[in-house]
Amino acid sequence: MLPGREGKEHTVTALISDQVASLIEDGIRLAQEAQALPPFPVPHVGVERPRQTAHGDYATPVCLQLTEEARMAPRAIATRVIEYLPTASFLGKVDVAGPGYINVTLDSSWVARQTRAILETGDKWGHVDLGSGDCVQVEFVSANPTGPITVGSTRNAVIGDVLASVLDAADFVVEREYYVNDAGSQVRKFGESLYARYAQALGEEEPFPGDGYLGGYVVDMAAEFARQVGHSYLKMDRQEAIQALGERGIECVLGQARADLAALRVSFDTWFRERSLYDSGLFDRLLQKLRKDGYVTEREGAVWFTSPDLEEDAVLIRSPQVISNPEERPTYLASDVAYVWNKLMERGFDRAIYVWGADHHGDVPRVRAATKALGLDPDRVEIILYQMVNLKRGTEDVRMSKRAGEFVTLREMIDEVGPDPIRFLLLTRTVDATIDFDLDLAVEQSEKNPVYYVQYAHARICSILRYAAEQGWDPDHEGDVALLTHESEQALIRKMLELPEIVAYAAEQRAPHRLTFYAQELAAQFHAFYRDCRVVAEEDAERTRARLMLVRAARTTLAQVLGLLGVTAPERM
RNA sequence: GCCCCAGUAGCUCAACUGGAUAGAGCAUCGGACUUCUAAUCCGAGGGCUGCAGGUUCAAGUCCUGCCUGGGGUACCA
Repeated sequence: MLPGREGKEHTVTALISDQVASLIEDGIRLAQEAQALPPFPVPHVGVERPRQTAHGDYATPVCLQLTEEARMAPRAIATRVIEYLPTASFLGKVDVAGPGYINVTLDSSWVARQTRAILETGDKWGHVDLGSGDCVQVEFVSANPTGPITVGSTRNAVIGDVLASVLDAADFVVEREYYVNDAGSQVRKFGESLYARYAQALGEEEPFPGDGYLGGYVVDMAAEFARQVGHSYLKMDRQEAIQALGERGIECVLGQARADLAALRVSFDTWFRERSLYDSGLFDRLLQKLRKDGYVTEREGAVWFTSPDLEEDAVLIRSPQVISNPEERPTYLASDVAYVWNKLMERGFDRAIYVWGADHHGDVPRVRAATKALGLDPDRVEIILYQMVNLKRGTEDVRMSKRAGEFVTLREMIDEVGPDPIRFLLLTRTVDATIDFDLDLAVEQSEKNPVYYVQYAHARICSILRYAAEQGWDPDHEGDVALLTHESEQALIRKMLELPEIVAYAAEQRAPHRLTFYAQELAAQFHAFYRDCRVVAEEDAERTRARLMLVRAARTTLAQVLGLLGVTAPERM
């Protein structure tokens, strides 16, 4: 069942960037009412964060776009807008700059006060009201249940998990789902491979299938089964034994996957069985519906899906070979048709997000066309394609082939590297870029490894707070945040104030990698503060208390980002 | 052949979806620890954003065509 929407707490305020934008829209409107500007429709005001600090905290080029409608020079428009700009507590300096930008600087005493606001918001800090409680399912990993989770799926796991966390922080109701492909022919091959290894383990002459799974894990698993049940599968009907062993193997693989993913700090709300789409009769019902609506053609005994949205030929949905063998199932598009209906109609998600490796990109138009053919809005289906991971040791490639059984598993990576570097490093690229993951670098605790840079900042914060407590300061004592006027204090708070916008952007653009970049910037800003500002100072109790508040707020912010990333925030390093 | 992704500093990558002088880290060179963690900080050099056109006030970003690398090309998912 879907989690209730009403359970979601709304504890967040509007983004500052949105407030700035709406103030400027008001300014344009008021200037028009006072006839300082000619009438024209008030445009959408895009607010950006300037690259250079000299340009303030926010800027908008909106006046550059208005020259034609206003028949005025951009700088002149900007001057009028500023003249009629309403005031707001956070507003500091507002001025015209460059060719006609409006630059906005936050009021520094307001900025200082946000330190307290951040502390009061606590573990809700950074959360934004974007999803309005819409229900979204993120389906990810969904690796074939025929072998251990490998590196490619690891990137999938990290992207899906962090995206889900970010969406949750952005006020969506999120469900994490793992789709178990237990209905395809790969599963049968897996059963055949297990059967052969099982028989071999019991000393029988049993040929290994030509296209079977060669990995050593199949041998180990089969040997384990042989230990558990002896000869019982050999006494069964061969086909039944293959199927039973396949199912037993899947359970075994899934148990391992669950454990390995848990070690990566990834867990799922639902493990959905592909087979259930057929067992429930859903697929057959939908096939009838598609046929009735004219999306199905048949030739040479095969069933094809066809749609005007598909530029290519029709897509095979069920083949004659499949029909002649009841153990086989229709093609994967068939499953996709039933699955998307299950998600959007039977379970009622507002949106279904799929996280797929880029090698599946060819399926995107088909799934969208099928969604549309079912009468569903294809925009409710979103497919995130991520590029491949090249595993390296130093400069050397680690070559892999799953079928040949040569690969580095998630478990091996976790044992060697640990979940923190895996999660962080796999999120230091956009999903569109291939990643070289260097196992040697990942374990290296040096300045080349950004995960430790960020964690070190957190440990340093904790160290300061420990030291303060040792010196007799009450770490929870209130201070006068108005004293936080130093350039580095201000810069740190302003960086902390970016968090909600980063979360909003990462959620909206499905860009979880933004968080790792932000985490590094935040850590850098803290280190700069540490360099410039002594926190614990006997001779200046007021300032010490104010700075301790700032340090606590920085810890909150850093811990929030690391929490979203699923990376630990160590107290010591 | 066709489809998708990428091409930005020596290297690995960002760039808030069309805005100001394209930014970080690493590497290189030069500095900073009797001081709350030097896994840190400061400074310097480093660019025709693959090439050629186009769109407009404005292009790394959009359009067209090439070049290079990776992936896919449908009964494995």
